[in-house]
Amino acid sequence: MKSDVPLSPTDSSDGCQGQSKGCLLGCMPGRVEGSTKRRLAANARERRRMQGLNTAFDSLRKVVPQWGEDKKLSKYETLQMALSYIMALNRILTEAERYRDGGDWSASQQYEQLQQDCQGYLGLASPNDCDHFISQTFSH
DNA sequence: TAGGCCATCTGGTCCT
DNA sequence: AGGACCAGATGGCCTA
Repeated sequence: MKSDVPLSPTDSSDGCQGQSKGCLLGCMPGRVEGSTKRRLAANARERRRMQGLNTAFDSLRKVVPQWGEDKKLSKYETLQMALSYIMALNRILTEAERYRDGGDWSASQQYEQLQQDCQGYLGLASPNDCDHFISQTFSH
């Protein structure tokens, strides 16, 4: 992972990545100094913006179910999982209200419904995965 | 070593 | 004019 953030105009990664990129510093001394400063400031803002975005992704990862603690979800996987998770929770709420209004709903029925939601929305094959999902859901 | 994922730079566009 | 947002390009790191 590339974590070394260029901090100053003298840094080697100041925008001179490869010859095809515009080399803002040193190529046209003097005349472009103003625009160079603006570009570097824009780069810094963009870095901060992306860091904010990544912080938001980390927050999302914390509330989204994840099987196996070993591998961190990618951004794409995090979004897909969040979508499935929200849909599953929405389904659970809808079903719970329906059963509540229609009479009694035993604990075993609730659990079966949860397992069906798991398999349907999250594409899980194994009941163990469903149990894991359910325990995570109610731990939040 | 190829492919996936990511951070960063950059230029364009839109908005205030 | 300057900031926010976006998408493309690029290169580094990691894993199968």
